[in-house]
Amino acid sequence: MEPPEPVGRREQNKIDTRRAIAEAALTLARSKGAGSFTVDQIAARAGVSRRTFFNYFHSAEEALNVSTESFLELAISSFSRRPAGEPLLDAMIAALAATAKVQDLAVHGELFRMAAGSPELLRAQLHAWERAEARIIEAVTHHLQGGASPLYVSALVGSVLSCAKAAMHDWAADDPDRHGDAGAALEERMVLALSMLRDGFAHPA
Amino acid sequence: MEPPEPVGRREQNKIDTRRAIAEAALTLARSKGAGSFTVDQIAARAGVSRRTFFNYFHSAEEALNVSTESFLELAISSFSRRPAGEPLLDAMIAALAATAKVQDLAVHGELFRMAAGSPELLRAQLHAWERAEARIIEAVTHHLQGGASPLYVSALVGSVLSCAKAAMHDWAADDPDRHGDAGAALEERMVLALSMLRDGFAHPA
DNA sequence: CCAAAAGTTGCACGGTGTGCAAGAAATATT
DNA sequence: AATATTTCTTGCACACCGTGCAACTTTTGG
Repeated sequence: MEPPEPVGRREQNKIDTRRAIAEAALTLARSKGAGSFTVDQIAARAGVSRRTFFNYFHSAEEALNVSTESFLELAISSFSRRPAGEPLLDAMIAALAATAKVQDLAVHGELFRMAAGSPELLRAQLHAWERAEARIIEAVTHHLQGGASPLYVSALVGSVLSCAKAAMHDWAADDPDRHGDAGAALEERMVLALSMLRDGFAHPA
Repeated sequence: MEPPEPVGRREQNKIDTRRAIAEAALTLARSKGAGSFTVDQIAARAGVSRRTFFNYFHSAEEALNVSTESFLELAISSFSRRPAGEPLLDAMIAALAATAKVQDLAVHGELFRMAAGSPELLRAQLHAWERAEARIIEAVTHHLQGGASPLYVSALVGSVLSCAKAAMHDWAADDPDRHGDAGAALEERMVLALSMLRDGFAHPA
């Protein structure tokens, strides 16, 4: 089940450095606030030169968004593993719900809340979602094999992601220190929002 | 019908400079490409000091997005003027369709296409949409007077805007030099996308 | 053990964004 | 009309950003 996966020292070092930088960025964001620290500080805390930081990320905000990025990454790969015949919306709902369970969600809530006070961070997050959207559109287009117009696909995918975003927003707005299972709470909201979408937002329940 | 609206020289000058800067930015973007010019160049072309530029905009990209911003501005005010009883989706469809007619659309298509090649510009655009979304959510919440959950409202508004964005995207992707009425072409797509949303994306027509 | 490949680092350089204080222009006051 | 006041512009200084480049160190593979 687990092939050796011969990860050389090269690769491992890169992974470690990347982690270290991301972690340093997050720590700093927690202690000093979202936009209130410099790349040099991140680099220093990660035990790496300023120049090396820029070999890994284009900006401080990008380093903060590693979590977001990996969440979306997971959602995409989860979606692409759905059976072929399944209705689109069902597949997407299932994929997002599954992803919500797996991830370490506390960080996402934090980031969402931080973004409210930091335009740069917000922009970076929006960008991450946008890139994910593009990839999903591509996946869906491929999945449907020309059976739908580009407009249909991009409107659909955009709407689904908007619902997911709304769910996370709503979820993150609740008490930061969560009672019980955060995954369940988020998943519930995702399913709820996507059900609303499915019936065309007919009733404002 | 047209009250004098005594606009002092102060205000008028500010409006003019703002226009001049935005125009200069757009001209430069057209000739040199989206991310390939500096603030100093914009300022020079607008006949203004570098420092003054930053009194009006936070970045070159923000100056480019004046059009986008005003489009959304118009859509919002158009929406807020809809009759109170009207179903939400109808009101939004009407507002967006009306806005699509009025605006000078060529520029929007241009900007959409430019954003594809300039991460910074794209981020700025996404940010503009996001701010508009927040305002619309507020307006809708107010409009419904507590009759709907926050999740419902933000999922709905997000989805509607995603459809509008998808419509513009699809529209902008067509021949840059448009045959006939651009407004009609865009409006048609908006209505189409929003109809798909209304029936829950049931058929991938 | 050595040579090629890949990664890190310092340096330099042009660009960004903002606080500040001095000056110029528009507006208000007498 | 002359002056006082508010508002906007501008230059300057400064810290920070992002990247090309060349030297250096580590990993890898023969």
